[in-house]
Amino acid sequence: MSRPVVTRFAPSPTGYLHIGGARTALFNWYFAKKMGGQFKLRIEDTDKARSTDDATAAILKGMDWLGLHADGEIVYQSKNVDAHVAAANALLESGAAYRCYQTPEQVEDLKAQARENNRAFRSPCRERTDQPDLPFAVRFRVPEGVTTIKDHVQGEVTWQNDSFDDLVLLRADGTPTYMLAVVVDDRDMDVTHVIRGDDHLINAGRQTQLYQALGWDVPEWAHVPLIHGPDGKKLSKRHGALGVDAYANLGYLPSGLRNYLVKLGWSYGDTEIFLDDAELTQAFSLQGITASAARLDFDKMDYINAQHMTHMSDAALMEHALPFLETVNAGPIAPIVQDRILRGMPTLKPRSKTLIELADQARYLMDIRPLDISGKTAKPLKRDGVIELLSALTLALKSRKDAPWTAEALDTELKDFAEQRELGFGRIGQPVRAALTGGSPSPDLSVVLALLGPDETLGRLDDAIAAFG
RNA sequence: GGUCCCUUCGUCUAUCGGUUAGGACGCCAGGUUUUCAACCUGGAAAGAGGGGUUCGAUUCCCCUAGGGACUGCCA
Repeated sequence: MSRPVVTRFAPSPTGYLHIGGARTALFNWYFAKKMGGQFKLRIEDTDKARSTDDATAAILKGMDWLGLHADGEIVYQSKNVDAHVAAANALLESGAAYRCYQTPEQVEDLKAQARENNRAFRSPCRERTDQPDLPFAVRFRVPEGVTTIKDHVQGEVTWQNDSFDDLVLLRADGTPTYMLAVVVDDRDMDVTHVIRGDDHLINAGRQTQLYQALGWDVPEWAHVPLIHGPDGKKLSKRHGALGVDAYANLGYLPSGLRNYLVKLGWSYGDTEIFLDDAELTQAFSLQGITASAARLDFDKMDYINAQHMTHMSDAALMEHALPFLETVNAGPIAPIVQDRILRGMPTLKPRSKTLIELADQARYLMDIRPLDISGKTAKPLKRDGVIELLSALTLALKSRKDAPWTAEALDTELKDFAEQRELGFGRIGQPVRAALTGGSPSPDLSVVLALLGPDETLGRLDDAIAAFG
């Protein structure tokens, strides 16, 4: 019986959770869920100089927003130093590692020489048997031969071992390096599948040698390509290498971003949209991951997000949208207005790809009387005879104020009004729209009337008549 | 420089030796139309280049070109 699947996401806390890291985490998460296994989180904080608590908090917050919850305790690499040192000592004992007394300056020279000759670095201390009372680093003794890994994305990859430097396992100050620490920690955490960026592909070779020297089972590998910016270049802050919090602020839904991100570099036939996360989980596989790098495409991200918005319940969407609505409204939103927006969701949804756009589309529902109607918007109200028409319409609407104020009934009302006067609907529709929305985008007129309700509608109409009469 | 990875429409991708090379976003045209969208219909658009292997290559192999990663007592 094989062990239960355990995957892990192992960021170093030197910044926020960026979009590429988020996708890697997503792959780990979906795979673990698909396999009925566990998804663990490890903070690689062994670089004391660059690691910060703020960064750890930002990463955790980002994952939480995305809906990626780790199983079990969060592992902090720095707390596992004893195990790292023990592994290094075991390696020293077995002869798989050695004490290197070269100073960093000497090493630098030797590496330059080695590179000149296209050879890997080997310390002169490799064969040394004495143990002088000098500072030393523990180095791995790269074995002879070749190293081959089987990668779920990249296939079989083989290196000549003499292309690998003898790398440091324990620094002169006794602290472990990354290469040792990952191997020990992954083993401690029972990680079965290492799914990470393909910038680690070569490290998989090095780590395989370490696993073998330690006599441990080598985990399964899956090295996923990095994401590029829309221009094909490496991601930079200018074009997309933002933290997931930035995407949250841009008005993307967590489920929308998840759907887009997982579809970037992973495919499942022709299926693009996964509204149901359970379905996505079921479909996910390592085999579906593409070997080539993918570019970020904000148009498609918008499209997928729009799909998720349309299919989300009005109430849930309202919750996500509230902060954005408050921004547009420049303050808290009155309950009666919130109710308008909630009822208006079905018409707001198809008009927006992000929550920012949605809030913008709801502007006409939040406006406070009297509306500011000027410039191009005011034009239809200035035409001859329009105010008389508007007055007549307002009167007609007032007389049926207590009849059902529904879009259907109002639509008939409006159409009849235009027909009786033998007017094209545009003649009456344009000024009414201007009076009711102040030029903000809005759905069908009858819907606008219905959402605004009789009091607000009649009030705005009266305002316009007063202003332009 | 060395080692390794990658290369199908503008973009994300399907194809696992035989297809009119399919889908999606975007784009263009038309429809709908009371603003803005949405929606419907149609369209343009791809196998980096060169060699092989094969009856037959987008698919397998090699070379070249381009892109990327690594080459730290960072992770």
